[in-house]
Amino acid sequence: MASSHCYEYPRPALTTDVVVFTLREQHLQLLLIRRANPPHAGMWALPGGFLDMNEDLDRCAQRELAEETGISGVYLEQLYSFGRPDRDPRGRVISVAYFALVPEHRLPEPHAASDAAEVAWFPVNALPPLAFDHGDIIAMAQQRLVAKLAYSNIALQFLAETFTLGELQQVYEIVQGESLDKRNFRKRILALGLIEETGQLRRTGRHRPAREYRIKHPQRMEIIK
Amino acid sequence: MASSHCYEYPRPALTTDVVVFTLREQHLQLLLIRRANPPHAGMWALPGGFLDMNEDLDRCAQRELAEETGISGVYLEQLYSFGRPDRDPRGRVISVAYFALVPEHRLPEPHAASDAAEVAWFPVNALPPLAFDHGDIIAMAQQRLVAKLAYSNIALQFLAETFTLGELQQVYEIVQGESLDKRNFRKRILALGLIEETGQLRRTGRHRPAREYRIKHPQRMEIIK
DNA sequence: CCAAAAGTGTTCACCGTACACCCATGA
DNA sequence: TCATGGGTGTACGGTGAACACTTTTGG
Repeated sequence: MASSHCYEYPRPALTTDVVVFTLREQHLQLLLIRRANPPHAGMWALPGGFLDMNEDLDRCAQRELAEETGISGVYLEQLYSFGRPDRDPRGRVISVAYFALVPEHRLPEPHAASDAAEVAWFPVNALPPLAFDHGDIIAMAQQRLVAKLAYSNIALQFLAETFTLGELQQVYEIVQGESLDKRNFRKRILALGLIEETGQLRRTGRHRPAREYRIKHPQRMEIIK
Repeated sequence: MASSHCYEYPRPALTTDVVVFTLREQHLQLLLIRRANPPHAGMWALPGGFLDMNEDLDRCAQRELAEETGISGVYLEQLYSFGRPDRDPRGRVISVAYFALVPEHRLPEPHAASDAAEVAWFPVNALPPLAFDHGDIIAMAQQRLVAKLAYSNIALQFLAETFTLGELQQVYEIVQGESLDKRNFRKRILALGLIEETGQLRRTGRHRPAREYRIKHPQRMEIIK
């Protein structure tokens, strides 16, 4: 550990950047912001910004997310720190990357955002050219999301407080990019014992209504296996 | 994303800290350094130090590890970034934490280090009081190590280029803290097809010699499952 | 010949997977 | 009545876990 003259060292700038995932229109999508200023003016980039001197890293990511997109109170997890010396042409900038999962019903004014032509949702498989190393950050975030879906219950973060098994299955199918057997899926999910019926039915159109479920113990949104 | 006047923002100091694990004397141990200067003078802390302005984060962790402990060329992986505003009494310091795995045969002069009374190995279950939030960092590192042992082949990072199945089994037993069935272990490991016999035998004392193994494809030290 | 680690197979329980039909509803 | 998604059970194969004895060596 270095001695106490640490303040003599030159310091990098520090930002947080957030990969915000949601499920829209049957696709895994993420939120990007079009840069108004150089460098990379006009290109798309992740929401994020500089750390305030008195805020925690998590708090910074939360704040930037709220300021730039209006989203708050969602699942947020630190992903990785990116620090290639040449990743920002302005100089040395370290980015602590996060990813967030937003349920579709909590998206902020989706059409207004599109109209403004400054904030937009993109399917992960059809991204525009990206500023900085944000493509790398997104790739790692998607990889982590897919991995965690298999051994945790974060899938529920894409849904409202009550949901149907069909909705939950769709989350898995869209994120993993493959269709699943309905009977096996239901058996597996219910065997975990993490969710229970609310007793209500959900009318989803002109078809048979589906049972509503909720999380049994909202406090511990932990690892499944 | 913020505009180009980022240099007006105040900046935190940035360090890397490294949790160096090894297996010694049948225990999972890690390397600590006794702090000579305030804050926390006399307490034990992780090796680490400040980022140079032109080096990558990974490179910084490598360099600090080599400078402070003489260890190089070992497995090193970014763990998490710690940034609580009050984690360092000197001011705002963000630490990008790493963990390293060192095979016992590559430990640097173990007795000299102990003699110097400044660098020492401690069993993870018998740690001294720690400076800063290094206890939190270590806890997360150990958790990650145990998790990765189950779904990756990092266990091999604790061993030399050639090894016996008994040695490999010991790695799992020590890190996981439980004894394993020999037949099931060997069946499972060999079924992965990642290692092969060298054809040599290893004489380990006055007992039956064990077969030596090596990694089949050193290039891809990847995920098992 | 004795102590100590190396090496070897089989059985069983459980879990993930494959697979097809009826039900309830609104139009 | 029909189109659409909701809801259900069984059979099979593979995998992980339990379990004990023989082999080889040095002292």
